Amino acid sequence: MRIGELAKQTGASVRALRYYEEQGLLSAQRTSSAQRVYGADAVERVRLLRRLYTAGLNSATIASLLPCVDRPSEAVTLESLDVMQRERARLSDQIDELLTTRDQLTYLIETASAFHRDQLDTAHTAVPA
Amino acid sequence: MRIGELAKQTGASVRALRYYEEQGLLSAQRTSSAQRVYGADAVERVRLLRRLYTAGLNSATIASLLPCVDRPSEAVTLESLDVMQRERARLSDQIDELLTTRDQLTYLIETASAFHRDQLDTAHTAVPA
DNA sequence: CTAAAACCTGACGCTGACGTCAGAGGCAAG
DNA sequence: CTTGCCTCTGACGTCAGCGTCAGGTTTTAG
Repeated sequence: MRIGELAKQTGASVRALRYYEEQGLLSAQRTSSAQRVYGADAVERVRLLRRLYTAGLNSATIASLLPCVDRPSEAVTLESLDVMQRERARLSDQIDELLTTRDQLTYLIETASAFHRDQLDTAHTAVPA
Repeated sequence: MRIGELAKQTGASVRALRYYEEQGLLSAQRTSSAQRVYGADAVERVRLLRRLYTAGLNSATIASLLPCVDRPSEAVTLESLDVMQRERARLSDQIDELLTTRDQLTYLIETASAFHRDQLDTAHTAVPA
C-alpha cells in the first residue's frame, strides 16, 4: 500500500505520514523509484501514533517509547521504563482534570438549559394569555 | 490584588494573564496609573480558564462559553448550548481515548518490566554461578 | 530620596505538528 | 503517448499560547 492509501485508511494526511517518518516513528519500504510502500500493520501503527499525540506526547517522547512497543524483549531500559511511568502518571492527572472539566460543563449545561426552558415557558405562556 | 499576586496564586505567568485579558476571558479594574487590579474571584476564574485550555478548548471557544458561566440567566442562547454540548461530547471522546491510551501504557509497562526483571534475574544468577 | 521591584504597552521570537507550494518524476488507462 | 493522478524532495508558511526584550512609569522598602 502506498502513502495515499495509508492516509485514507488512517485519517492522517500524507504530509503527516512523511512527518512521522522524519521523526523516526514510522518506517516504510521503498520502490526503486523511491516511493514509500507500507504493510497492513502500518495502519495500526499510525493509529497508535495519533493516539499518543492526542494524549499530549511529543515526537521525541513517542520515539523513546516505540522500541519498547516494537521489541519489548530487548529494548527495555530503566530509562524507558521511567519515561513510560512518568507519562502514565501525567496521563492519569490529565484524565482527572478532564473529568473535572466535563463535570463542570455538565453542570453548566444543566443550569443553562434550565434557564433556557424557563425563558421559553415564560415567553410561551405570556403570548397566548 | 495586582497581576503578580494573581500569577503567584494561580500558577499562570503574568504574560498569560495579560493574554487572557486580550482574548476577553479575564477582566480587571484599573488604577489611575493603568495598573490591573483583580478581585479574589479572579483566582477561580483563571483556574477555570486553565482547565478549559488544557481540556483542549481554544480562546475563541472559551470566550463563547464564558457568558453562560457568568450570567447563566441571560446569556444562554441555543447556539451556546450547542457549543457546550459539542465540547462536552468532544471531551468525552477525548477521555475515552486517553483511558485507552493509559491502558495500553499500563500493559506496556507491565510486560516491559517483566522482561526487565527476567534480564536482571538472568544476569544476577549467571554471574555468581 | 532613591534604588529595587513590579507594572505598563508594544512588538518580535519561539515551538511543534503539520499545511502548502514549487518543480520534477512515476504509473495505470485509453 | 499523453493525460491525469499519485508521489517525491526540499523549503517556507501557519497558528496558538505564550516567552522575552525594549523602553518607560509606578509602587514600595529602606
